[in-house]
Amino acid sequence: MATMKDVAEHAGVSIATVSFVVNDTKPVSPATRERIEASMAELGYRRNAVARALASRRTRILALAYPMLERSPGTGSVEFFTSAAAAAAERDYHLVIWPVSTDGHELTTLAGQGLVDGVLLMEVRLQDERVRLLEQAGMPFALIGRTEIPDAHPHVDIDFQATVCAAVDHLVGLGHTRLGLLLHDDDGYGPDVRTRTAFTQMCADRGVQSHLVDAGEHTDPSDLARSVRHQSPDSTAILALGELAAMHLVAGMRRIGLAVPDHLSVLALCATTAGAGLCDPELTILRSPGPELGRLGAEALIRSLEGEPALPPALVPCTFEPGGTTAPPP
Amino acid sequence: MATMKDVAEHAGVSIATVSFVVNDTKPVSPATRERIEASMAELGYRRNAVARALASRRTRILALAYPMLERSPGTGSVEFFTSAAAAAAERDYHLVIWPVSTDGHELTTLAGQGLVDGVLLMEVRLQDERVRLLEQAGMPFALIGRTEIPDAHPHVDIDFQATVCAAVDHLVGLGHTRLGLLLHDDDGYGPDVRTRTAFTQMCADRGVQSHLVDAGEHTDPSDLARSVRHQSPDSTAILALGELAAMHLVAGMRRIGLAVPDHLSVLALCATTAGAGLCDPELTILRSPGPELGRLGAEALIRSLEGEPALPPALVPCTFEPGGTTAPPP
DNA sequence: CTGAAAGCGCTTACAG
DNA sequence: CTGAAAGCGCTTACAG
Repeated sequence: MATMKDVAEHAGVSIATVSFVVNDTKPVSPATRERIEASMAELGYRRNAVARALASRRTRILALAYPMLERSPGTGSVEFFTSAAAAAAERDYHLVIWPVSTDGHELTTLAGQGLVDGVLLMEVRLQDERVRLLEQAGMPFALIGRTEIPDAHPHVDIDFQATVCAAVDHLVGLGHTRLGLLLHDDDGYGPDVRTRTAFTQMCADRGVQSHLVDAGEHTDPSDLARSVRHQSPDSTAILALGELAAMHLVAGMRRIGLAVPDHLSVLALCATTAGAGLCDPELTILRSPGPELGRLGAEALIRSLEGEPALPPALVPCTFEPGGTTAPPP
Repeated sequence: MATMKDVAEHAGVSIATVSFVVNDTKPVSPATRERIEASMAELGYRRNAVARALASRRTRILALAYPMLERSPGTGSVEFFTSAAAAAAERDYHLVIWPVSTDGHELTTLAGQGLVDGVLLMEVRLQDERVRLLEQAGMPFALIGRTEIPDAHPHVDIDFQATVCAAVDHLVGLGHTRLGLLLHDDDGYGPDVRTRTAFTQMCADRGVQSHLVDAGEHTDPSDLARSVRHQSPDSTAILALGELAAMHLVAGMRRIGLAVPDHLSVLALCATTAGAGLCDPELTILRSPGPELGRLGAEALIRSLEGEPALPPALVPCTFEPGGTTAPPP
């Protein structure tokens, strides 16, 4: 592998000058630049990212810390990964995905090694141990999601308020007056908490009845469906967070002999088009803004690394996509 | 951040000796080892992975090249990621996931930068451009999957022969004598080709009728179901590759007024338990050996990097898991 | 616009 | 068992 020294010798210049043209960091006369570029091409020079990182004290690598064991990445996460990686590449950064566990013990190990310049943290909880660890390690980071104290850190998140608003308005528009929200009983998970708050408030605003339904730990769809009917027999429509919960409910309803949307409308918040299509009938969803979040998250992190003025924290709403699981109430 | 030099001074030894205890690479007397360890603890020393990589010419980072844009990682891939990462960690390697496009143009850029010691390639095609690029770049790699010439590279793969065998035997055991295999018409994708070959052969062996069914480009489940019935009206059971195709078929059958498994049995090859549970009724599957493949793939790559004798290429079969989508023929 | 040189924080023969 | 020193391939003040 040709090094910068090889190129410098071949072109008859110093390695400093080669560095200047490789990184475009200082003006170089057209003539010598051309000579250097020719030498690089001839020798097949590729810059060594490790040496560069050591000398510049920046790796230009961003880590996306993904809690692999908990929630498995659906198609939504993939859109997110892809767009975050693309946004990073535009700024000459690499994005790698780190499979980490939720307690963040790998985070400290990895943060200490100097392998990455910054971390993008997903699936943030209201009180997140990993945030504390990263702060303590002095590692720059940005959040996809928010902690209890949103403005303490650069972040982007789904606009749950607007998302729930669109969902409730759709159902109210169909004539529903008694809505249920199906959630896991998890006080620490931001999306759950924010959806719940927005739901209760929106229903009050619109003058419709709201009911919180606990999804429990049902692995069998029928059990889930029965539990939902039992907890909230009056609701004519149920909102669920994510396509999985919604699909389980739809499957369970059918198994206990009730049809969706004839007996009950079901709507999935923060879902994906691909996921919706797997359901039968196709789910009515509010689509997650994965691509926007990925791009904005990467951008927020890079700006803080580059010392550029921070963007205001972005809240992006989900987009309504009609499907076959919502209809007027029976 | 404390450096090795700081530790050496603090402990009153040379940095070489510190390096020996950090890496456990040469014998050090208990007394000085203790002194050094105490200094490291007191100064909060963390080794700098970048400097180590430059000096040793090894980053101890493995990249899992995942073609993000094509197939989105399902729960099967997650198991795979997790176990590959764990296997790498046991050998003191890091595993990062690189989102790459299928043509592999990022691969060359990244391989040239010296950021990783080796690459784990997923979703390998029979003729894979990326394999050629990695060879050309002199980058060590292992394949999850196989090319046309399997033994040219270290690899692990699903044992499609054994998997199809188990599937066919299950269906034949239920009394089916006319089986269909639902596939996309993709000549280059290894799993498709190998499944097809194994299927045709197995059916001949067992003396049952086999039929290849083209999945086409149907986005609507009903269209897919109609197409399947039209292409192979006699088949009483259909094998599909992956849970998605199977779920679409099951949903489509219901929409056109035919029940699974009453009118048609459906079985998903290379699927996951989690995916199977989303279907209604729950899919009968042959579960992908994700964890084993991840572990074996990482191990194969590391062995080749360490110059250890290679393991024989491993073929791991899927595991049968009964569900509600297969039953005796009508 | 260009170069000489120090330095990034380690590893690794080599010598003792 | 331990140390002095070269070197990994770059970047970056500094000087000209």
